[in-house]
Amino acid sequence: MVAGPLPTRSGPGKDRLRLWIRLLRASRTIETELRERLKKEFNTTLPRFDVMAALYRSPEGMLMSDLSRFLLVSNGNVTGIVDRLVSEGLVARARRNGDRRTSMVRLTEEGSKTFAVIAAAHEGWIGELLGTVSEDEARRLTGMLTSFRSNWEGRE
Amino acid sequence: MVAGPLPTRSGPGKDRLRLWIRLLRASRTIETELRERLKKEFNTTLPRFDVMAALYRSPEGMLMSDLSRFLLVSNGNVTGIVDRLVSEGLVARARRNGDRRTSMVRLTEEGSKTFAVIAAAHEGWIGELLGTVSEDEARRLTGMLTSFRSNWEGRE
DNA sequence: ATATGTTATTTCAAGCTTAAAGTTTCATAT
DNA sequence: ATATGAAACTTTAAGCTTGAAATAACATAT
Repeated sequence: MVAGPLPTRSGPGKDRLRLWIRLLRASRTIETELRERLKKEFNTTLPRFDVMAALYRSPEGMLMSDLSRFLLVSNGNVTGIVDRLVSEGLVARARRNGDRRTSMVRLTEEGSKTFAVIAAAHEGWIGELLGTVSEDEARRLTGMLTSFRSNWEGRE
Repeated sequence: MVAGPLPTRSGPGKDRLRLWIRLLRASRTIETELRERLKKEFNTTLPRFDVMAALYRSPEGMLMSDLSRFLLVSNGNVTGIVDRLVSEGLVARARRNGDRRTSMVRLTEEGSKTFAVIAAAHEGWIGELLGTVSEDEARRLTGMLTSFRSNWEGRE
């Protein structure tokens, strides 16, 4: 789903529109490839990988709302993905003493081991898929996107 | 769904991994905003907008497989979205004389008018959302992403 | 203590998405 | 003409995604 209207027209907003379309097509292309490999090699999905990646960074655990905010997806969405990870034994919900509305979500021992393996492959894939971008260019691109991001956060 | 594992680690693939995470976060952020506005202002969705945008570029119509290839999504996916657009009167399937397996999909008169209005708003939104990226920077970023894209297409 | 509002999470309905299987039509070789 | 395979599309099952409604627990003001 990456069309963008009238990319060949000219006008004031032309360059930004074109940038948006490229951005979207690039990320969709890579995402599709990653999804296929995760499925084929590890029988998992991109959303599950993303949740595990977030939890791997926080051994102490994360609240559902932390996950949702960090991953830029809705609350209800995270519930379903975590449910499936729990049923696979990769993630656990731990009730907290203080606030009984919340629960700390964290990787299980098995989840942590499993993720480490997948993450190593994932990093290799990214290196391969973005191989045509030089490391230097990657840094410059990242810089531009980062400044966009921080400006964005300032406004919203 | 935009985590990315261990973005703070260092190593050979570090810069490309970081780039990928930024790319994904940027496109998800913009996508979310566009989706909300399309829903609120025009009561439509991003996938429907994308299909209409593709058809708007081809007044003669497109095959389902053209749409699917152009939008980088699966065949079955397009079927459902076009079904809904047809039921809304914005798109029509026209049986062809030659090949009875295929049908040309095109915007109806109403679909074309409707899209023109939405597309104008959409272009304004992009200009606003990417407002912090200068036109010059936008061109450079686009160039880098384009070269990635064409290299990619060479391999797959 | 009780009411009122807020926060964290889940549930729900609708729609999007994919991969795989199924259908129909076309193309080609015998 | 008939079989065999390929192509275009749809259907299906499972999972992802959102926004909105529902639930439960907490916080605050009376």
